[in-house]
Amino acid sequence: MSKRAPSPKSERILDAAEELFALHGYDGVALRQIATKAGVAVALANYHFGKKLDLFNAVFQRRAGDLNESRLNALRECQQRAGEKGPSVEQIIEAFLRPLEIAQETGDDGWKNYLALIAYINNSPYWGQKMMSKLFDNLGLEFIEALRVALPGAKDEDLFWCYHNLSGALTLTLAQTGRIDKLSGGKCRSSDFQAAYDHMIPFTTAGFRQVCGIE
Amino acid sequence: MSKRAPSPKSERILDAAEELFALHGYDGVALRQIATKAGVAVALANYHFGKKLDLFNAVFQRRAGDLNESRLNALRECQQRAGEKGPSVEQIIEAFLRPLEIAQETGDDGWKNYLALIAYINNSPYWGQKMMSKLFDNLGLEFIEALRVALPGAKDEDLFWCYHNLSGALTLTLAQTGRIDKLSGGKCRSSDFQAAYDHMIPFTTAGFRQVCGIE
DNA sequence: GAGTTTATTCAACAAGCGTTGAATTTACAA
DNA sequence: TTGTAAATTCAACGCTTGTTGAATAAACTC
Repeated sequence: MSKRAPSPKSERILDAAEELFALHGYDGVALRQIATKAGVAVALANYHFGKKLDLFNAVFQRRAGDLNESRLNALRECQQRAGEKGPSVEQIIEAFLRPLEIAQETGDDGWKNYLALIAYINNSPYWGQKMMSKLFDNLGLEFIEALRVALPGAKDEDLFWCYHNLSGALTLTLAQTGRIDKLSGGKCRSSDFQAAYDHMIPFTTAGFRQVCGIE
Repeated sequence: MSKRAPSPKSERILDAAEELFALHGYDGVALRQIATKAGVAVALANYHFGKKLDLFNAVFQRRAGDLNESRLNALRECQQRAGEKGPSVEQIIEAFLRPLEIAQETGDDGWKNYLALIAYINNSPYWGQKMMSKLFDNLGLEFIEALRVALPGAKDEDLFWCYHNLSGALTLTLAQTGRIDKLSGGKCRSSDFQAAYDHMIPFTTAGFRQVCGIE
């Protein structure tokens, strides 16, 4: 019954799985690859996490709470700062995106790999509904509510489609495909999250204002 | 040496592969599933297309030419219509997106599945660079050049990041994940490409103008 | 209609897969 | 230090995978 610190090896398994799942997807990774990368025996993944699908879920869950919390906190803080008029569109989107820069700030690749995995799941017709909705829809709806306040008179349909566009731009950024590096001839880098958000925030803010703003 | 009409069965294999690859990704689909869905023997896929990876490429290539051509034609036409001043940002983005509505107009699911597959590839760190760049970077650069004319004085870096945001919004739309259906409580439908583009065009146009416009 | 090429199926292979139970090592308690 | 439970490895299982060569069917040529 004694609470023992979890073995570091189980964390190494999660790290390896996170990286490989993000790169090749669920079916593109064998448990043996994960075990090899983590430096453990194959059976250990089963011992700690159960079936392969359970391991996939464990990787997904590990950082989900922290991520949701930090984004929600950012929203609450900017709402508090804004007072009774409520924050502007730009401030809301800033709160939506900036917490994701932890992936850059922390330095290690753990968060980067995790966010790439989120992008993989979010863009997948198979996993998208199944996994993302339960955990991220509440967050999305809260932000949409805040945006509705900032854009009085906006139609529901317009708000959702704008959120969809924001979500898509974000997803491709998180996926870290490196395509923009080649396309731009090195002028832009997929790994530069800060530059991505510095452009994404005014871009999407203008989009919301155009589509949902009252003339 | 006689040119013979390709067997309809090889087309059925491509159709089945297209649908399954789009839904589960390359590694998530077994050749036996494809063969079963196409109603043929397993070995027939190898006979017609070679290895599994060759089949994947064949699916990718089948419609790529038509897709590129129709989008490039749309750009040329709108440039011709606009005269020497060149088309507006909105007209360029319209030419970039509207040809994709063929997926809706043609009615059958072939194009829809193909575009979902494009979304899967484009969002994948593994496949993205490998497959998309060779075939779609030229198209992207042509549109960016047109946008540069419509946005005089815009910085290269800004243009590429805006294109990235447009590309992300488009990718998530093509992926057809169904998340917006649930999130919006049925007010929006992933399958409604026309509604998606009706919102995406003004949204991204405003984004380009905001980020790349001269004040 | 015999002969030849193309299309398709059948049967089987070697390799890799996820998973499991037993054996072994490690960590902790008394 | 002995005993016990957790952590880890080992060895193996049944199954599925992509791929292939031989066998059969269909289509076409002359």
